[in-house]
Amino acid sequence: MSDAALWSALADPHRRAIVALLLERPRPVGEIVEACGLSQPSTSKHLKVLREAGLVRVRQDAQRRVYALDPAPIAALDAWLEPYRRLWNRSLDALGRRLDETSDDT
Amino acid sequence: MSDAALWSALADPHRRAIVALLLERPRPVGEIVEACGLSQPSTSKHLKVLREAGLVRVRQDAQRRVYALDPAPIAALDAWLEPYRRLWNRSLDALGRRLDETSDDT
DNA sequence: TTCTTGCATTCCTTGACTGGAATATAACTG
DNA sequence: CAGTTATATTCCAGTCAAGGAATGCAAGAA
Repeated sequence: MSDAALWSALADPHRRAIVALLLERPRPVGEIVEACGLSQPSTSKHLKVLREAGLVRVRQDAQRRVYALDPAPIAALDAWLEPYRRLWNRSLDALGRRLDETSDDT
Repeated sequence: MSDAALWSALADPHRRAIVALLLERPRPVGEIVEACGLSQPSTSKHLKVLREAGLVRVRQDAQRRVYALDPAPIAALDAWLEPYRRLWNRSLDALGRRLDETSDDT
């Protein structure tokens, strides 16, 4: 659940695809394998990385394992993003002011 | 500026540290080298990755190159995060409801 | 218990990334 | 122009992650 694990988990495009799949609804491994076009072992390894980063949780259903998103780490990302978002808003403000000034020329 | 470049640029902890440094203020390479404790070449390579991901911009000042954050890619990350943030809010709501119900027991 | 299904783990190979040392380059200085 | 400063690039290991094939393992079915 460390920050580093979170970032490196999401750095991989296949894992981001899995996360997006799980955003729609929880799914068993088989569905994920089919959807992302990787081999089953490879998919299982990605799921392990996501699990260890705290991004997904597993529930056992007979022989199947149903994976679901855990929303908590998202909050961590959001918190990381916060100061940058402030920077972004400031620059939007600056752009707005510049546009206002420019509009005086017309 | 692709999504993939953005994620893999931020996947590295040194690069996140550089980004955090530049959040405070723009800095020349020398300062960044000193602050993150890497060799100058290694730092320059990280800066190149950040540049190619669109996260930073360079301004030349005599022999120095002053790097600054470009706030635009932050918006992309924020957009990516949006649907997950909604999920997170839903789960907070659910938690709130459960706590409300539990409070009836007292 | 034996067979099958669904998933995890191990082994191995390959390709990508990282860091430092050495080197190149561009801009200022005298 | 020669020298110096600030940064980028190249070269070269060492490390690590990713993918497939083969294998292991647990849970149900017969």
